[in-house]
Order: sequence, then structure tokens, then C-alpha cells
Amino acid sequence: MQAQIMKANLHQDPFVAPKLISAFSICHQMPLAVKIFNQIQEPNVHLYNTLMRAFAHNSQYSAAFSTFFDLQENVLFPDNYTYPILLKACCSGGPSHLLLRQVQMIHTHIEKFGFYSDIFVPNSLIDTYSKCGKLGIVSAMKVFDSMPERDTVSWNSMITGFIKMGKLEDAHKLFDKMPYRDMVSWNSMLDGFVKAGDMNSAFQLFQTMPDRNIVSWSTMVWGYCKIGDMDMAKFLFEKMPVKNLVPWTIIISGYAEKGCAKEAFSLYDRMERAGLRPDDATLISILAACAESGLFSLGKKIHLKIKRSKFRHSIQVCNALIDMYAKCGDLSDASSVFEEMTERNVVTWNTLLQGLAMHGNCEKALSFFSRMTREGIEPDGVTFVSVLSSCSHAGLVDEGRHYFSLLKRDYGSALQVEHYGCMVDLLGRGGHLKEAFELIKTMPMEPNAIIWGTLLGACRMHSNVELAEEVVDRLVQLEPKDAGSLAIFSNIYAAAGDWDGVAKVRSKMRDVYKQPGASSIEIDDEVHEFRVSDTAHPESSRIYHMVDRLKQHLEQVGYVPRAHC
DNA sequence: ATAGGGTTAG
Repeated sequence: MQAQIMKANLHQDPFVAPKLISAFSICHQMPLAVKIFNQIQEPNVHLYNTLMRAFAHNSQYSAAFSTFFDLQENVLFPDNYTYPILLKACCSGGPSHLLLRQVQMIHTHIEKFGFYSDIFVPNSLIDTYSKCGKLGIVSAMKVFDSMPERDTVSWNSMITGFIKMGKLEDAHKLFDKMPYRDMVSWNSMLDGFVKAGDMNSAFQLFQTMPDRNIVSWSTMVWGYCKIGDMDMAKFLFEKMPVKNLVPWTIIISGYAEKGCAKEAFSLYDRMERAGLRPDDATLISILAACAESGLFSLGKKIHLKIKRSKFRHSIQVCNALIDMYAKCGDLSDASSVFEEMTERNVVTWNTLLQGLAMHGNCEKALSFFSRMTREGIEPDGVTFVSVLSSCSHAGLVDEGRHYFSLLKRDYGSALQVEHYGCMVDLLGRGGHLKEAFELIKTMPMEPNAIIWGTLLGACRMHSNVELAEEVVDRLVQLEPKDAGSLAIFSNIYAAAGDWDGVAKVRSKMRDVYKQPGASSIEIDDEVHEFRVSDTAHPESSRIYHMVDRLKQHLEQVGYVPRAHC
């Protein structure tokens, strides 16, 4: 109705069309936005920019680009707004491996048209370049250096770019050099320390800052949650003067990730009593934390809340639900969430597929994959990781080879290191060590530590000491600090009865601390965590008694344990 | 330009 009234004014008032286009863009109604645009006989640069921004907002980056070319064909010149919008469009929805090249192309355009002098343009170039990985940050720095004048935004963009890349020292250098620091500069630096896990430096900076806002406080709370110091996180959370959904989300997810159901739930109630309604990010964060720690009870309660809210229609929220159920081992509820969804994306399919694969339902996973292709869903790299690892767990070597060649033939652009990892695992487990080794040699990318580690695991399984030695050499080059691979290696020597070899490896391992793995289970709202040789649990002796009984039973039915040291 | 967000092999 309102739209009709506005349409009537379309040609009288030049501000109606941009408003309509933006409105349709927010509601993801791009065809309608395009229709409005086409009704204007002589669109000006402003209107082109509006349409481009609308496409960018809807992740239609190629449409944004062709709008840009249309603009030039109509003998119009891009203005200072055009390029930042175009740069933003590249980041939203464009393929990430082409991002750098796109940005370079736009950069060339900018230099040709000479809009470089407006500080807004190079600032967004810096920002976009720093999203393009290592090469991008170099170009960003070049732009930064070539600027005749810089404002605080230029400095801040450069600093956040370095922090995103994990280059804390470079960021710090710029931070020290900049003539004026605002809230964003301080907060970015704080974020840098937090991301590096250095909470001591972060706290120091937090205290030195001339001023602190809600972002600074939230960053601190988040940092302490990440290192598991919930006391400190809670202390700062209670102390912060103003709270919004973000810190609430952080603290609730923090407790959920630690497995503290009671604390997480009482905080959730407090948040609602404070009059804050969770948004999709809150729900997704909490569900992800539940999935991580296996906090089924809280996840289920969140599901009940979602069922009664508008978020039951959100694809992302439902994906998080499926993942939570799958990771907690409840595949039937995971499937029902999937079936009840009216709209799905690849991630939805991948999440359930991965859940099926993870719990060893290989046949179900493979038939789910064929249902996926039947329903015309384009599988991506993640899909194939699940498919291949399913084959690997079920020992289906031929099927694995088949899917791998399918991947290479039809979805070559999705081929990743991970797939080689799956194939090496599959072939290695099946005893085809040589074939696995040859496959690694043909890889189009550099094999990483995971690849070699997988092959090493297979060498242990089949007691192949010679190949293992060769593999360990490469592994130590790639990850000299990794004790896990050395542990496997010493097991190989142990299995072969080579105790000198074991001693040699053990001495290498001495100064490398291995973070022990842990498993956890939730019973009656409480999470129980277990590590190797752990006697911390109050019912420890009964648990070990049960484990012994299971071992006996396994040995009765023919299980032979592998060598352990 | 700064805080929370879905799927990835051993």
C-alpha cells in the first residue's frame, strides 16, 4: 500500500526512487529494487550508487559490478561514493580467492580517474586490501604510505588490518606512531592482545586507556572467557557500567562452553529479566557453545525458546540447532529440525551430513549425500570432506576413490588440502601406504602437517617404520613444536620393538608439552570431563572398574590392543 | 575503523 503511494511519486520526487531501492534491498527484494531503477529514464550517479549498494547488501557482487559497468556505458563518471561501495560489494559474496584481484582492478580504476585525493576512497581501499590475506596487507600498506594526508580512520584501518593477520607487532608500531588515538584505536589494540591470548598485556592496556566504552569492556570479558578464566570474566561483566546484548551473549556462551549449565541458564534468565530479547547472534553463539561442550540441556531449552520466536525461520539459527543436536549425539532431533525447515542452504545440508558422518552412520551419510544431489543442491568443499571421511571410517576405499575423482572432475574449484587429508587417511587405513604417499606428491598445493600426520598415523597402524621415518622428517620441519606427531612416532618404534628408537623420540619430546585431550559428558545438568589417567572424578574407582570390565569383554571377542608406552 | 554469529581431515 505504502509502496504504491510511493510509486506514484516516483517521477515527481527524485528522492523517492533511492529510498524505495534501499527499502527493497533491506527486505531482500532485489527484483523489485531493479524494477524501480529501470523505471527511471535518466538515472544519475547517486541512483547507480544506491543500486550498487543494494546489490552489495544482498551479496550479489557480480550484479554490483555490472551496474558499475552500466554506469560507465551511460557516460557517467563514478564519484567518491562509487568505489567504496564497489569495494564493499567484493567482500560480500564474491569468491574469496578472487578478492585480491578484484580489489586490484578497482584500485587501477581509482588511479585512472583520480579520485584518490578524497581520503574516503583510499581509506576503504586499505580496509578492503587488509581482508585479502598476506599479499593484501602489503598493498594496503603501500596505499597507506602513498597517502598525502591521513586521518584517524586511515591509521585505524591499517592497525585492524595487521591485527586481523595476527601481526600484532606491526599494529603496535603504528599505534605508537599515530598522532592521535581515539576509542577505536585503543579498542583495536586491546582486541589484538586478546586475540593473541595475552590477557596480561590486554589488562594493562585496559587500565592505561584514557577512556573505556562498552566495546572495550566486552572485548575484555570475551578475552577472559576465551582463556577460560570465568571468574575474571564475570567480575568485569558485573563491573561494566552499561550492557547490551553483546556482553550478555559473550558471558552466557562463555559459561556454556565451560559446561556450566546452571550459571549459563541463570544468566540467560537475568538477561531476559533485564528486558533484553536475544537476537540471532545470541542464540547462535549459545548453541555453538553448547555444541562445543556437549551441554545438551541448555541447548534443548534454547530450542524451546526458538520454537516460540520468529527465529525458528532463520536458516542460520536452525543450522546451529542441527549442529548442537548432532554434536550432542541426538541425530534424530537434528534430523527433525532439518526436515521441519522450509528453506535450507548448503551449510544446512553439510551440518547434518557431517553429523551423520561423525557418528559413524556412513551408509546414512552417503545416502544423504545422494539425496542432496538428487534435490539439486550444489555440494561444496565441506560436503566432500564429510563424504570422504565417511568412506574412510567405513573402510570403503573404492567408494572413496570414486567420490574423489567426482570431486576433481565436476567440482575442481572446491578441491582443498582437506580432501587430500581424507584420501590419505582412507588409503592409509586401507593399507595402501604407497598410493597415499604418491598422492601427496601429486598435490597441487603444499602438503601441510595434517597431511603428513595422517600418513604417519597410517604408518603406525601398519607398522611401517621406514616410511614413518621419512614422514617424521618432513613433519618436524613443518611443526617442530608438535608433540602429538612425536608421540605417534614413538608408538611406531614401540610397536616394532625398537626401544632405542623410543628413547630417542622421547628425549625430543621432553620439552614439548602435549595438551592432553579430554572428553566430556553431561549427566543431570552437570558436565563431567575426563583425561588420560585422570582420577579426579569422585566416582573414579567405579569408572575404572567399568572400563576394566569393558576391556575384558573386548578381549574376549578378539580385540588386540596396540602398543602403548 | 572497534565487541558476540552456521559446516572442514589426524
